[in-house]
Amino acid sequence: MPTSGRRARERASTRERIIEAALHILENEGTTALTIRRIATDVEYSAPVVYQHFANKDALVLELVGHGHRLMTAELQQAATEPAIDRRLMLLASEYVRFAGDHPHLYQIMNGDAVDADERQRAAAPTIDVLKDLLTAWSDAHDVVLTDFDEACEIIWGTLYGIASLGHLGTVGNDRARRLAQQALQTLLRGWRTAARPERA
Amino acid sequence: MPTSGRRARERASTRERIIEAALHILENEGTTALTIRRIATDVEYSAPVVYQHFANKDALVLELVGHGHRLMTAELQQAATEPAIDRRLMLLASEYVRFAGDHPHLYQIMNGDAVDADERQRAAAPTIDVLKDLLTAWSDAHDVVLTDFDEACEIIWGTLYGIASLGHLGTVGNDRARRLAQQALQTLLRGWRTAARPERA
DNA sequence: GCCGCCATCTTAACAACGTTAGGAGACCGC
DNA sequence: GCGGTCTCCTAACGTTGTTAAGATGGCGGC
Repeated sequence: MPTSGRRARERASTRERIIEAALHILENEGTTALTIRRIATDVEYSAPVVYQHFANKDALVLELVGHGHRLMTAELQQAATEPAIDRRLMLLASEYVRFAGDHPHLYQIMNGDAVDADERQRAAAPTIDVLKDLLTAWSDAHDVVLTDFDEACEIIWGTLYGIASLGHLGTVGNDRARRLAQQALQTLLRGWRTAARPERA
Repeated sequence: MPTSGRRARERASTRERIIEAALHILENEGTTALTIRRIATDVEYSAPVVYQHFANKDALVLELVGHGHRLMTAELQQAATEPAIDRRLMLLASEYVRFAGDHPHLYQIMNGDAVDADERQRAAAPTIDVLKDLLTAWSDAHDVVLTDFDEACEIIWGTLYGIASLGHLGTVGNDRARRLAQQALQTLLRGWRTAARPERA
C-alpha cells in the first residue's frame, strides 16, 4: 500500500494547515473570530472536516496553546545569551511581558480556562523550567540558599503572570508593564538576598 | 400620578432580582450556565424582559463585576482591625487570594475580558485604594521612602493578582496560593526596605 | 363607568455558534 | 472493472444573544 503513506502525509498536512489558519485568525482577529466555520473557510474546506483532525474545538485550542508555549520558550531562551545572570533574569521578565503584549490573543488562550489545569500545566512546564534554571544559577552565583526553591519559582511565575496580565488587560501600557516586571523581580531577588543574610547589623 | 412611583419601584425591584439571580447562578454553576434565558427562568420571566433592564449581557455582567468588587473591598477592609501594619498587609494578601478561591467564578468575570479595561479599572479602584492606604501606612511606619509609590502599588497588585490566579486556575491549591501571596508580599517589602537603606555595610 | 393609551410581557424569529448524521463521490486494491 | 473504504459536503439539531411584532392589562380622562 504505497498510497497510504501519501494519504497519511496529506492528513498531517491539512491538520497542520488547520492549525496555522487558526493561529493566523487568532493572532489577527482575536478569540471571537476563531470559529470552526471560519477556520474551515480559510483552509478551503467545509466545517466538519475540522472534526476529522480534532475531537472538538477545545482540542484544537489546546494545540494552539502548546504552540504558544513553544514560541514563548524559544523567545525566552533567546535571552540566555546575556552573560550576567542578574541581567539574564531581568531579560526573562522583560521578554515574558513583551510576549504577552506582542501576542495578546495567544497569551489569552494560553492562560484562559478553556483548557483544563493539567493540560495547561503540562504545556507551561518547559517555560517554567527555563525560569528554574535561571533561578538556580542566580542562587549559586550569589551564594543564596532559598528556604523553599519551588515556592520562590512559583512566586516569580505568578508575579510575572500577574504583571503581564496588567499589561494585557490594558490596566497599564505594555512598556510600563515590562518595567514593572523588572522592578518586581529585582525587588523580590533583593528581598531573598537579605533574607538569607541578616538584614541589619 | 401616584402609581408611577410604585411602577418605578417595581422596575427597580425586578432589576435587583435579575442581578441576584444572575449572581446566584454564576457562583453556583459557573459562567457557562449564566445565560439570559436561564436568568429569566429563575426570575419567572421570559428572556426579553432582561433587555428592559440591561442593554445587553455585557452590561449585566458589568453589574456583577461591580458587585464582586464591592464584596471584595468589604472583606479586605475587614482585615483592617489588625493593629500591626505588617500583619495587616499580610492579611490583605491572604484575604485577596482567599476571595479568589471562595468565589472562583465571580473572580473570573471580575478579571476576564468580557468588560473593557476602563470599566474594570473603575470597578477595581476602591479595592486598590485600600492597598494604597495600607502601603502608605507601612512606608510611614518603617520610614521607607518608595522611589515610585504608584509603581510599588501596581507591582503588589499585579503580584497578588497573578498568585491568586495561580490558585484560581488550579496550578496550585488555594491554601498554598495564600501562603505564596504572603511570602511574595513579605519578600517585596523586604526588598524595598533594603533598597532604601544601603544593603550591606 | 367606559374608552383609549401606554407600559409590559410573551411568542416567534434571526443569525451565528459547536457539533453530528447521512449521503455523494473519488480513489485504491484486487 | 468492481467493491470497499476513505474523504468531503450538505443539511440539520440544539443552544446562544438579541430583536420584532402582537397580546394583555391597568391607568387616566371623559
